[in-house]
Amino acid sequence: MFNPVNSRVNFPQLEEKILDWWKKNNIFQKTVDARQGGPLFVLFDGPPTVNGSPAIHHVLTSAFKDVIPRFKAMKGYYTPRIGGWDTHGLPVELEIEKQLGFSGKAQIEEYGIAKFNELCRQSVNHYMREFEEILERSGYWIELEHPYITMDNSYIESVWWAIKKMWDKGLVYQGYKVTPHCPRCGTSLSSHEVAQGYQDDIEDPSVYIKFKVVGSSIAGLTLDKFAYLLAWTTTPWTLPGNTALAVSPEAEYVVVEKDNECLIMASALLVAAGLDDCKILAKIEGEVLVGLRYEPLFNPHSFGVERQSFQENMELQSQEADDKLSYPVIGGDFVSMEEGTGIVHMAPAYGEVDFEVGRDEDLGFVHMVDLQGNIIGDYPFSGKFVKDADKEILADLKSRGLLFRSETIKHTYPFCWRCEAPLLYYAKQTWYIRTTAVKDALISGNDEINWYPEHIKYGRFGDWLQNNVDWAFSRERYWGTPLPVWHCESCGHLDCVGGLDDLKNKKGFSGFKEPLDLHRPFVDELSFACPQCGGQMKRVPEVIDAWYDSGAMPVAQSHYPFENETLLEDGRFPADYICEAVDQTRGWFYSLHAISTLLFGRPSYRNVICLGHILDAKGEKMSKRKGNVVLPFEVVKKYGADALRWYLYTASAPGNPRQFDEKQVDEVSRRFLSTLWNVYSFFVIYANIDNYKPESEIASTQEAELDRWIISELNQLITDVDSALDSYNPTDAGRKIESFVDGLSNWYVRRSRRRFWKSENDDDKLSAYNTLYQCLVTLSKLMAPFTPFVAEELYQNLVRSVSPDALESVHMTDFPVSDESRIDKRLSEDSRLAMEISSMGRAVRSQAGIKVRQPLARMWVKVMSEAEKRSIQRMEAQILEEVNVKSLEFGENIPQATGAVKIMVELDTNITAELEAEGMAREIVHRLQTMRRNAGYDIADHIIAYYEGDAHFVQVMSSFADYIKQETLSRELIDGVPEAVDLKETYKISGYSLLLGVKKSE
RNA sequence: GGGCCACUAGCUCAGUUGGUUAGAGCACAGUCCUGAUAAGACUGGGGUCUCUGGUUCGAGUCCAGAGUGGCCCA
Repeated sequence: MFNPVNSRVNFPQLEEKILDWWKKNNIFQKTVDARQGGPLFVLFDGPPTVNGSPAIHHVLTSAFKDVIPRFKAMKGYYTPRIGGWDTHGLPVELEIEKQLGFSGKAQIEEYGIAKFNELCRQSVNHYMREFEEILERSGYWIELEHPYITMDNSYIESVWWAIKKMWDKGLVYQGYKVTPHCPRCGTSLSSHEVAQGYQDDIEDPSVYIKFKVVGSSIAGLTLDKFAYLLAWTTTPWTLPGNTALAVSPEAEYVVVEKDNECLIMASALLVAAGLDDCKILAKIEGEVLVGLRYEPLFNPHSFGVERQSFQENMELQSQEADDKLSYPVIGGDFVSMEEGTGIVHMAPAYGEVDFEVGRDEDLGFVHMVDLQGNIIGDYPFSGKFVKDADKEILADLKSRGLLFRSETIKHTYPFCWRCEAPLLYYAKQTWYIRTTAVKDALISGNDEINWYPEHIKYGRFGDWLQNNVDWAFSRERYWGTPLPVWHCESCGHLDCVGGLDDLKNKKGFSGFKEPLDLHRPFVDELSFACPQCGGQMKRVPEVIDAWYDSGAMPVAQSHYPFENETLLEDGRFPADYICEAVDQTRGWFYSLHAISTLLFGRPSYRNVICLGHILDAKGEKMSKRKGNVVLPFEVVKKYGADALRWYLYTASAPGNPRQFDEKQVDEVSRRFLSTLWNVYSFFVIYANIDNYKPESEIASTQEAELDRWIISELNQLITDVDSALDSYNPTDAGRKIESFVDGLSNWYVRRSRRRFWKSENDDDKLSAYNTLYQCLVTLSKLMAPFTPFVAEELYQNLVRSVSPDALESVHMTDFPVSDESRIDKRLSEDSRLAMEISSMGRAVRSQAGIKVRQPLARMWVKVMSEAEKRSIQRMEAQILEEVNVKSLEFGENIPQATGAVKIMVELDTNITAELEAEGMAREIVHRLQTMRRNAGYDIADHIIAYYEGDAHFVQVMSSFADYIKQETLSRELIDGVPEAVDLKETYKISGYSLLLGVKKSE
């Protein structure tokens, strides 16, 4: 006996039950262990940053991460899967700052780094538990009891080892980088934060500045007056940092005369600058201006500020004082002819483009602003905040006749989203990893990776690699892996530490404090003796980019090389499979690829599914601010994890962005899971009535055509699903399963219903049971990687409840193997044709207004070929039943078929008295069946049926007595309805009236 | 400003190497069927396949450009 199945199933409840059972019986571990010795299949689990509650996209990625290893496990692969948590980084810090009401680093340091970092630790621990809960509940099988955690000492030690390896290869260096900097918070902001803080209509200065040309000729044109290059800026405070002017080489420039001076600017912008009425002395190409030199507005050496020059490795070196200093005019394709003068003021310390150009063109580098945004040196305006210095700088220039025009402009400008201070683009010293040294290896390594969808490979990811720049990987923050670089306070010697023993063995090491914590501020207290001068080595203040943490997981999750020394040889590296959303091309996909290429010279993963983002139902990005965030727990509680997973797999291609609407999840549940469940419950109800035993075998020759058809479809399905999953395409696999289930329910079961319903237990019935049983058991296995809960439920009841020796869980079974000899393409085609003909027959009935219950004498079919005719003849029995006609004829002379180019169907709509009576009998059966159900009888209960009515009915009742009795499980049909029946009902059918009564028979 | 992706029915999506009249599910209306089915069948309404050019005997499909949306970078 199978356990009885309720056709009204509550999926979420069912899942909770199975979840408990899995946990209690340690099923996940067993499915992994059972495959020990099989070929290894490695998933690297990209660690989510646990800086907030899990969202629906975390379920999306985990669903796609989960399905592949589950499939591989069933294919015999050994698939241990370690989960991980990304615990460091600015997002975590920001969460705590918000809690504490802080607005910057000064407050954190005042509060105490130790206490602050402790709060960060507590916060990620809290969110980690939330993540565990939702991932487990959604059926994601991953080792979460011993996950890798980026803040663990052992993890940090491996990261240190990885940095030290690069250090030893000369790949780590210090250089400058321009970042959006908040002068009040004293920190750089990420681009994401900057994007949040743009404000429109900000009033700023709009000034035209004169830069005096050195020499008295331009392109052969001799000048008898002073000449000035006219440049435009909205940030006067950057002018003391100016070290070059840029022009567009292809554009036309003019020399004009104004107030007995020569001014140079782009001709296209003369009108905007108000110089269109001046006399034009010469027209020249921008190219000609390149190489010209001009006097600095403020010679840094006169104001106690350093002038530096770019060195290789992006280092800077001080330059000697020069009171005859001049700066060059350079050419650049970034020079705009839309605004300004066509001559762009360059301050390499204060702009990203300026900085890059400065490096490439070997410009001077003058930095005259400190981290608080105050001007340093001995300028008249030193000590002022930059925005306040603007006016004084302009006044100074005006007094020297160098200010041509001064106005204001309204434009968009970024502000700090927390404290609303204007952001400054500002060059800061940063630690770099020289990824450009392995650029070729990064690109060729990518050739070996399979990307799904494919366009990412040489599109977004490939482009990113082509444009590779060195990785700025240090952060001046607190909660992160400390950069393992120590420097000597006396002589400046630098040393990188590659592990705890490395540190312990340093001469003069100050010793660890217990309990060991490798975070700031504790790690900052560790010191040792300088091997060069004997001075004290202290750690530099930076922590590292959290992307480095997660990118180092292939080694750090195993505490390599301190443990698991064989990691690189034993098949655990590289990974066979990773899966994340598309934003990770510049994130984890890159950091993983870069680190393994830098360390080992090869990629760390072979196959990637790159998912699109989840948007809300209207196609808008989900954000807390908009309040359109979908909480995964609520969806799972309402519809179940299987329904959600199935929706995620099948609704759209994995790489596409998807609009999430929970109505779609509901639809999946009703349309697909419920349909499957109903087939299953149908099977169990009848199998129990007939005491069906799955082990009873029957030779395939005795199978009905219908059985051979669905078995053929089933084997085709196995082939399709296997190959789709093998090529990392769960979406196609799922859609195939969907259409199979549709056919199973709406053709196989519908057509087979009477075979299960009939009272004798013959071979045909047994064959039907065997067939449906095989379909359901196979489906449970095919679906196990996708919908692990409902698959388990089916398997437990269909297999385990009758054969307790069977494997404990569906997830331990082998993935079905297709028996290709059972695939019958001909039969499949013929059946499809039968469905089509039946459908056309029903359409004709519908047009003629004759219901299906009314039998008809004949149908005619006009076919296009002999082959079609044979196919239909083969399927005749099924078509006759489905259309409810007595015979099928092939006719050339179908009344409406003249000139038709496809199959035509016509019906003989003449209803004879016999046919009418037979229809009436079916009508009565239908009413009695409905009454049985309303009376609450069990399907197998026998009844006594009573009737009273017009003579026509009495006649039908007696002519079709056997048929009616058999269909309604009536022991007797009795004329006359007594008082004591369970249910009675009056009907009017085709104008005749009838009273029916039913009573249970003991 | 640059790159990638998408755009097909009210909604969610199919649509193979270019080939008859562009499909499915949901939703809507009507009819029917039903002792597995909160299901199903049939019919109907609903489409300038985002737009404009081009290649071709033939374009939803290939090419170019534009538009809208999403993502990434600047």
